[in-house]
Amino acid sequence: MSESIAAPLLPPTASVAPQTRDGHASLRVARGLREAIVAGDYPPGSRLRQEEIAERFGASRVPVREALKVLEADGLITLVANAGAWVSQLTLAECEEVYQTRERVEPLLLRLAADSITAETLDQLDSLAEGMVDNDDVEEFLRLDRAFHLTMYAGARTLVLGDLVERLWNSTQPYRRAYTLMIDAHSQRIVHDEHHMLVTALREGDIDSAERILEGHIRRTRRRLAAHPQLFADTTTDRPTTPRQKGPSWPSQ
Amino acid sequence: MSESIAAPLLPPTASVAPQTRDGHASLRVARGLREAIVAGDYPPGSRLRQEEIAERFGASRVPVREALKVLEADGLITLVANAGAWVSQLTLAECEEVYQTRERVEPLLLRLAADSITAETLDQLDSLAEGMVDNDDVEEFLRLDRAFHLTMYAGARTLVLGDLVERLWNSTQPYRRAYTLMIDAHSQRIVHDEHHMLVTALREGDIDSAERILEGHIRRTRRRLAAHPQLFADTTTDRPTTPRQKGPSWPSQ
DNA sequence: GTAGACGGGATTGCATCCAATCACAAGAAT
DNA sequence: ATTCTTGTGATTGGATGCAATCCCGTCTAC
Repeated sequence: MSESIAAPLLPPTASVAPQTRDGHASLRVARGLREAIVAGDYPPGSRLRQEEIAERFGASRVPVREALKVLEADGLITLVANAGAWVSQLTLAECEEVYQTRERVEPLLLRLAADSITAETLDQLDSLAEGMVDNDDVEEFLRLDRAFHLTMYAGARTLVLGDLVERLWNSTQPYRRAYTLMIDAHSQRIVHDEHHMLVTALREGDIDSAERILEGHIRRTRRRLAAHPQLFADTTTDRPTTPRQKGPSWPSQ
Repeated sequence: MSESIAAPLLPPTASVAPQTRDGHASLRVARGLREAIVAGDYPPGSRLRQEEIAERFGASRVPVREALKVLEADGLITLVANAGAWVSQLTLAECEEVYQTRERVEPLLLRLAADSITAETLDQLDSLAEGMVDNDDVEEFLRLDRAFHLTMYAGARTLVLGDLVERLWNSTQPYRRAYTLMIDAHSQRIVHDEHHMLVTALREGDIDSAERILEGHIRRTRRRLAAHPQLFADTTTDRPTTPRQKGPSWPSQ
């Protein structure tokens, strides 16, 4: 998570190489496992076994456990003592909470980044937005959407806010993916218009407008998600195991 | 961090007991070390040695290292590979970033908690605020201030927002402490008035007002902190070591 | 007196091993 | 059929040990 937010367009990622003992095994595991979860390799509810992860990244279980602690703090996974680790499942209410938080903090991050947004950045944002029009490849759509937002924020020199926003994006990625699969052309067009309005406001240097447009953009996305409650974990279902199992008792939070 | 935000008034804390292998050693270490740092036992810039911490909490270095990873995600400490762990030092700009983030998210948390604020809670808030008047015990003042805010939010059933706010409070606690040492009666009175206005707005059920008052309260505190730049780490100083040492090269972020 | 180089001892990163604990499948009871 | 019980094998939590690495006191040069 401490890698720069400035590189939203990640390479195909073969950070799976163990080989040299570089003193960064747990960082490598955390980064690779985070990417795998965000990419959908491990869907919400799936169990993560330390031994399997250790083998996948060529490390022992000790750095894997450290990585799991980090991913738990990210909100990506849920650890239960003496039981195991599961990819976090969000209820609709929890997902809305994350989006409400995004509505508040992303405009601030945009403001902090505004000074560093150049004409080149704005052109780049335009082309990212254009690439999302009539795009029926879900993964590509998601990648462009994420790149659009993170590119706007890339110039902000922040200590915690950039990482926070990236964590909020990561933890809701599976639900954005599921929703994108069923998105209609009309909604897609609205997203595009909002992105374009955002770039226009930034081009005019109207930060206050940009903040409000971004806030509304996130809020409307939240509302559309809320219209599809079937995408989310049932509040009555035991957690954190996968829905098809009875599962262990979930520690009363 | 996953303990309930509802208990801001922590007991003197003797969670230092090892004894039984309960499968929660790393949680115990993380909690205890967090409290120690927030309490000021380890001031910003001080180095944390794994062996010493392990001995203090009666554990081996493995759970200590897991706890350090968690505290790094909290923003409380800074880890450098193959070098060690240091209590985070904030520059003024970084502290202002945290406060700006608080200005955005705490009003939201208050809104989410509003429904659960009872008349009893309001009376409790009043007495906490009253206890801060003419209080010249710095630690007691800090404790009451923290308790006031966290008590307001205690009823919110959140997944991430409550923990986020607590992290933001924790990471800036040393600077609040340093500032409180030099606070004048006038500023103290302003804080008290703002707290009282907040309770009044909540009593009237005017959440929008309460949000704005809270936002302004945090912003004014940020401005007062910014008037005392000498409390913060110098941007030119090498980090993360203590100011009095030359220190290792700080990894270019 | 200040800045830089150096080497030894302290400290970290990680793999391996063992005990404690729980997940989970099969069977019993209602 | 559904819920509860039970045993075991798989899995986790943690301690120890060793190699790699860096912190830091000391020495040297200017």
